[in-house]
Amino acid sequence: MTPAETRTAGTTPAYAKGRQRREEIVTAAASVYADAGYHGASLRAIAKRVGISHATLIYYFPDREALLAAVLERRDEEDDARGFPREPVGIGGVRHLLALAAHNARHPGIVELYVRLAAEAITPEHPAHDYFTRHYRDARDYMHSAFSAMAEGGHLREGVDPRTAAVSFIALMDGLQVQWLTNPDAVDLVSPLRFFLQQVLTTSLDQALSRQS
Amino acid sequence: MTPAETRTAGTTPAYAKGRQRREEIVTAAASVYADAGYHGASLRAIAKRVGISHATLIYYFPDREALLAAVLERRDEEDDARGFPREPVGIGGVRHLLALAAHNARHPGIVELYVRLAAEAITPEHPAHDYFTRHYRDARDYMHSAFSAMAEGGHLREGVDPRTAAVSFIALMDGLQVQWLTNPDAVDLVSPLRFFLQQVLTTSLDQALSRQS
DNA sequence: CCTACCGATCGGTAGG
DNA sequence: CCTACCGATCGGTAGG
Repeated sequence: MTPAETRTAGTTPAYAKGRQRREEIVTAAASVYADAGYHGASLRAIAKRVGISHATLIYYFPDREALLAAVLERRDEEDDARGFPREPVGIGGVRHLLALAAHNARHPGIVELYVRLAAEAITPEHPAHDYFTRHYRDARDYMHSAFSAMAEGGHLREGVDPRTAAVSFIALMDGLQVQWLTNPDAVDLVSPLRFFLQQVLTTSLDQALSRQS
Repeated sequence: MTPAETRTAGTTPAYAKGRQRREEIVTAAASVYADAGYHGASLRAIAKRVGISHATLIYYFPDREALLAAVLERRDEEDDARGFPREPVGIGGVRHLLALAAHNARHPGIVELYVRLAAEAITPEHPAHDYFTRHYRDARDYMHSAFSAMAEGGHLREGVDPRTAAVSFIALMDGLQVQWLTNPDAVDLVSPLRFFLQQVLTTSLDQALSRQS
């Protein structure tokens, strides 16, 4: 099997060095997007961070949008590796999103990338618009299934609609991130989530979290 | 009193025509910011919307930042006119923010301006950073005082901390706006707020809202 | 209120 | 992987 045979229509670099270069570029792009947004990030600024010319960057990614797509693709892979959209069910989904919030609190750069791109991508014309439409739908569905399972187990207070609780929980996470990034000392990323869950549960949150399933 | 005497250090135009022109420019700027963000909005694009050259726009506002400041100033005036940070106390504050959310649902352009600028202004270097730091602090304080008064009146469930409830309520409003703008049909801007309040209150929300003060 | 211009920067291409 | 360049666009200024 020659290296040339492993190439898939020119999208995947055949050699390890090239693949590594691509990874370096994606890392640099993510951090520049976090600081300046997608529209505010120039190919030259990203290339400089890697130590190459912007023309070389374009050799690896045909245009700006392809680079953005690669950054979003990696984010999905990382979320998958963290076990995000894999058959949640029940309190496990809640436990997972609380862990994610705690993880985010130690990685402001990732949160900043996410918040800035989401705000830019409101416009349907933005190249990441479909990505965020899908992302929010998946996040709502994930929490919906978690709250539904909890409702069936009798752990949800009377009158709590799983769908509304799911939308609210995701919105709460996102809104906290903006306030926290703007003024990190004034807001905590996790405790309001625990507060919200406690209001919605019939039992103590800590008790619920320590149960299996 | 001659027109020249009414001028205050060159900041306020002396003649009605100039004042009107400034208002036209601020309106156009707000709508371009909503579509493209502050960084993505060019003076030429704003000027074109007004029907003047970009050089003429610069005659009215010395530079880009001065125009942004004027847009934010008007937003504050409009919020003041809607009675935002004026001595809230109690359920009245809640009623007011629910009305604001309903108002926002009919004016997506204003919401988009707010969400886009807030995300850009996360960076301390952004010219609107201090504005949003203040805005969030004021919003939290407003709801804190509302929830505190409700707690004193015995209308809050046991274990509900007014400060945490305030942060959460503001975050919930902001997070809903992003989801709603990205996909208007999938999310409602008001009902999750009512849901949140219902979880936190000892009595029915509708009952509480119909009481005075 | 305009045209005409400035120096800088952008994404992308040519050619090697 | 580079230099050198392209056409376009940016904020701001000059001069009227």
